[in-house]
Amino acid sequence: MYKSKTCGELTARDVGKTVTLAGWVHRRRDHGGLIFIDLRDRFGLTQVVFNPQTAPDAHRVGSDVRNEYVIQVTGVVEKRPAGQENHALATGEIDVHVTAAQILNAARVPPFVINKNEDVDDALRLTYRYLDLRRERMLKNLTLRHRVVKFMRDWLDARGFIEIETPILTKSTPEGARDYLVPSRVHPGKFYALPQSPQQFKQLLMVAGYERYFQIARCMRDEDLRADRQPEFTQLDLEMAFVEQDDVLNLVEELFTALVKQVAPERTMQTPWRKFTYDEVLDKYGSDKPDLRFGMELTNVSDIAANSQFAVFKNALAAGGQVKGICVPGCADYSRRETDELIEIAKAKGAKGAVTMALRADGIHSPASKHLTPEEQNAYVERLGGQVGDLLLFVADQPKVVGDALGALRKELGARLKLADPNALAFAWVVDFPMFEWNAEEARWDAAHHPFTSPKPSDMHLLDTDPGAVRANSYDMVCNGYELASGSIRIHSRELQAKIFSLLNIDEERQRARFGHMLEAFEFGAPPHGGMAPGIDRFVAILASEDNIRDVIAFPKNQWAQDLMMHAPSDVDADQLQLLHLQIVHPESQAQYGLDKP
RNA sequence: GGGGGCGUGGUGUAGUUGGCCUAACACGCGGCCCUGUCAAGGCCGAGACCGCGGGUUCGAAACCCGUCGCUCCCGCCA
Repeated sequence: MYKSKTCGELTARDVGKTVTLAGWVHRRRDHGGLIFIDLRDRFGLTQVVFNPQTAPDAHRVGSDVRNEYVIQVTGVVEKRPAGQENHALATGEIDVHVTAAQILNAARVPPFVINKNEDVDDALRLTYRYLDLRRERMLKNLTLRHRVVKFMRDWLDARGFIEIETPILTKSTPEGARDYLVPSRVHPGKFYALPQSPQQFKQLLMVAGYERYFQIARCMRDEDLRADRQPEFTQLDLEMAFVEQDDVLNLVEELFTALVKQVAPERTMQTPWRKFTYDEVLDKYGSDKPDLRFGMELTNVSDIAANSQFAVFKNALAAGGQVKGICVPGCADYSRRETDELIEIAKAKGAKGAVTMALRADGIHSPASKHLTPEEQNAYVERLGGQVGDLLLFVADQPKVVGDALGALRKELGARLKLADPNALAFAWVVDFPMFEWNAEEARWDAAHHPFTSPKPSDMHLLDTDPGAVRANSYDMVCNGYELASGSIRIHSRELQAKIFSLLNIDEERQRARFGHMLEAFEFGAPPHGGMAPGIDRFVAILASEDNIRDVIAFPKNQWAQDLMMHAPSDVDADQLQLLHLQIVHPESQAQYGLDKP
């Protein structure tokens, strides 16, 4: 070993000991005589002192080193002179008086500052990720991530779950997200796919009788990136047999409640978690993953507007629509430009506009005032609980448009006005999702969650008559405006599964080709089962107060799915392609082959 | 595929109603001084044709057009 102690463990109890430390030069303070170096390793910082009088050779080494040099020092732990302690440092009571030192490796001047947590261009951070990872921020985040995963493993293990790995090379399922494909060398023209999730495998493990399975599972989806979406990400994938919806929910709620108490005890959390139906959250928040750290709920005023002479409201209601509003605290003095901006947000979500009502000390100011009676205006104010100083926003349209528009405004204004307590974790369940969504483009029903989700028994009779009204045994876990997990109770009957496939427009032949193994498995004694899959990257990002999941992933991709450090994706040799029976047709030359651009 | 934001020494920013910019500040970097600092201090110094290309103008970091890169969002994410 190059070291006898780490840089994070020496205290006053170690005074007098001779120790050897090794690490990186975090910071160097050269007094001409004495040199102080904060030596860094993963475990902390220790101040080492070079004295030219007592150890001239070592002092010469101390003079030569620069930031980020890797050095090894041997010396004696001494108590710092009274008043010279550094209370910001765990090892601040002592320092190590160096008797011998050597440079293990020199370092170029780094492209950005390692010893400070200052914002650096993301592309530069990703290009030199191994340097970025040296910084305290990333070390903290990855350590937190480790603790989260460790807790999950231990907690589930203690409850009889076992962790089982499932294949990374598997089969393409064209439903859902785009697959990452891997060409087969042995089978010309055939491809594996990387898993979008271990969904089918975990269900088959239930058929196999494992009853309680989990996996820290990597999932890959070839879709465009966002701050909370990477092409590969990690889920706590879990599945249980002989359970109903509440069994899964209770278990996961217990797990996360205990987890937060353990790894982030300073965060506040409301327990038990709130529970909404899908219809309720859309009605109240205009989103299926609302940030519940603040109110500003969507309030229906259709009944008041029913008697209105205001054409915007009247026409929307006549067309079967609704009128809803939100009360934005303290924004009555918004300028025309600011309210126009808000109206643009509503328009971007398909609304024709938004009606503003500013509640100022001298009365109500609204572009719609001349169309509204004072009684009507007062009724709106009262319904929304508006106070002087508030700004009311109304949208009149079909329910989906109203929800989308006001939901977007609520989200934007919540962020702008900093309404959310950054220390709070507002967990909630959303249940009773619809089973199907109408795909207008393809003129068919799509699975809202996935095709293995079971319908609610109470809605089973609607499958043939009104698929759009069927609710599923599926549920989401949301937190602070993020969807943290989805899950469902699965289908375990062959007949029902085949029926759902058919409703999803998958004919019998394709059922056999794509999902024959699932249907067959259900013929061999499949138990009732269900589960869910919380996203670990998103959860850790929330705990770490990071806006982008990149900051809780060691080696993430940039927005164009590139690894700027490894330079992936990259060209491959012609031989490699030949071996895989592949030929590349670049987009610019597709036209000459008579192919459409993708 | 579409929309917004950003791009100025190694890093982070200022400058952006065209002229005082021969581009400022902090950190970092190099040298010298300095024996208790810990964001050490003091002095000196190097380092940027302002992402790139074109244009407007007597004059462009700034305005216009194009382009590239990064980023956020919409679409997409069973």
